[in-house]
Amino acid sequence: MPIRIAIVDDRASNRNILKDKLVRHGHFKVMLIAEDGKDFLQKMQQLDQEELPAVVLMDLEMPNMDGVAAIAAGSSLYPSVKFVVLTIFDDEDKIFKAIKAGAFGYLLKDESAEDITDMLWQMYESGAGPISPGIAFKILQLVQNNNLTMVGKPAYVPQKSFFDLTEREKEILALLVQGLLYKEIGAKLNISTNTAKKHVINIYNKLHVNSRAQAMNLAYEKGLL
Amino acid sequence: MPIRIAIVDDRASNRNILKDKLVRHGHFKVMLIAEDGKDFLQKMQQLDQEELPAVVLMDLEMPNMDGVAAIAAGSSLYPSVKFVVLTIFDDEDKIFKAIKAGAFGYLLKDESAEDITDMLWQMYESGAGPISPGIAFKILQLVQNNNLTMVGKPAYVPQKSFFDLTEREKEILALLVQGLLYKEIGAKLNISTNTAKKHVINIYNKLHVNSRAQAMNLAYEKGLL
DNA sequence: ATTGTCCTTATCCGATTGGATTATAGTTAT
DNA sequence: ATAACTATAATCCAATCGGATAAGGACAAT
Repeated sequence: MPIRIAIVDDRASNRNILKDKLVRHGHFKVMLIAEDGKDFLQKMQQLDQEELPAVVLMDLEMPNMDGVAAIAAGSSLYPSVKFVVLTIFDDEDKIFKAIKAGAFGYLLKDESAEDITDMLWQMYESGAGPISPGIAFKILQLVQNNNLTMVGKPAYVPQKSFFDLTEREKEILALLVQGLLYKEIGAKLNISTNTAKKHVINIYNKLHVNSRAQAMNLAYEKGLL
Repeated sequence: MPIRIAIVDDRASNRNILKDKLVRHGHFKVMLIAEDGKDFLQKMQQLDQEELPAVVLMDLEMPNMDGVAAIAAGSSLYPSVKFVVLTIFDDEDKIFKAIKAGAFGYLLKDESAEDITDMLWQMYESGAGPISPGIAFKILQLVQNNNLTMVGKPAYVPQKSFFDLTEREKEILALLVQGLLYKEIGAKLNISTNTAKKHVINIYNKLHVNSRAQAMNLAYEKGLL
């Protein structure tokens, strides 16, 4: 049973080359070809249920209605259809918008035609959306650098889970980071200089660091305070 | 020039097989092997700057200190080192935590050894973190299903510095903040230890501070870097 | 009752830092 | 062209820091 495919791209040459590669592979059947988002949605309306494509390969920059808008509309109207972006653009903004619109995969056109058909086929076998390696890494960075909250999960509990400093040690770390001398830490907490120092050494051991500067780096970057 | 690699896994057989595959590939040099997070951080401390691994292959479930904690600590202490998860776990929670901790890539152990070495090599050539296809799709779903906010830089007008450090001084401040010794700063910039020190003293005078810790505070809080 | 953890104090020692000072060469400004 | 600034380099010295080690008391958990 071949995989039913739709192709949406404003450049005729792209459409033809891609269609060629897909049919040559043998496992794909191109059901629909459109040259922009509007065209795509109109042609989709004219299809019967069993003619609906399983996968839509969607370019992004197109006249009339661009790929993001088409995906947003299409993924609502046809929930069973997988929308896979196929474009030359790899900037974070477009990736993000396409995913949010409901993209199931994201492939780059500089991928070889063989790789593209392979990844589409693999998608069919594994059920996972096809994603070009470079794009995958950019998505990872999106997660890394942004405020993403795991639904249902308490979302990132750094100080408890990673390093278990005692309350006293956190207190001393806070002062240490402010640049106080052992002497000053002791004075502030009414303990001896030596005690303050002992705490600091213990903190270093727990954090696996061996200088104040490294401890400060961890404290700042992992929010230990 | 071979890629310097570290392996962290609690199972000896995993470590050995992986090391074998890597050295056989020819482009990798295994610098460090550890059996858990704690062991890893300790051994890292004993390495010189030029012995630091470029890539750390990190298992997730380990005794003493798990991979997420090790990545969290390690990515702060060694910003230049890339941490790549290599595990059998593919549940969203672990993926999410690992990425948030600073993972640069995420590979599954059911990948063939050839694929793993290939992806590592490709990482070296493209600069993008290696990610197993199935994992890439799950990350995409993370973005799709959660509240992610695109943060462009909040601009944060860089105050044109009340403290006008020279370019050289900013350069040295950056290294100073990373916790390098005068000796190491000198080596990195090809100047003498004494010169490095002299610059640091000048910086302190301009910032009106008199310790590394205080300078770090200013640097972090005023965004001098 | 005993183990374990945390907080406290202390000493010794080598390594590192911070301060003061001097000096030369290259660049920029006026 | 001359002054001012910057980057480079060195030495001396006192203070501080990091590491190892020891040990007593408080308190909780078993």
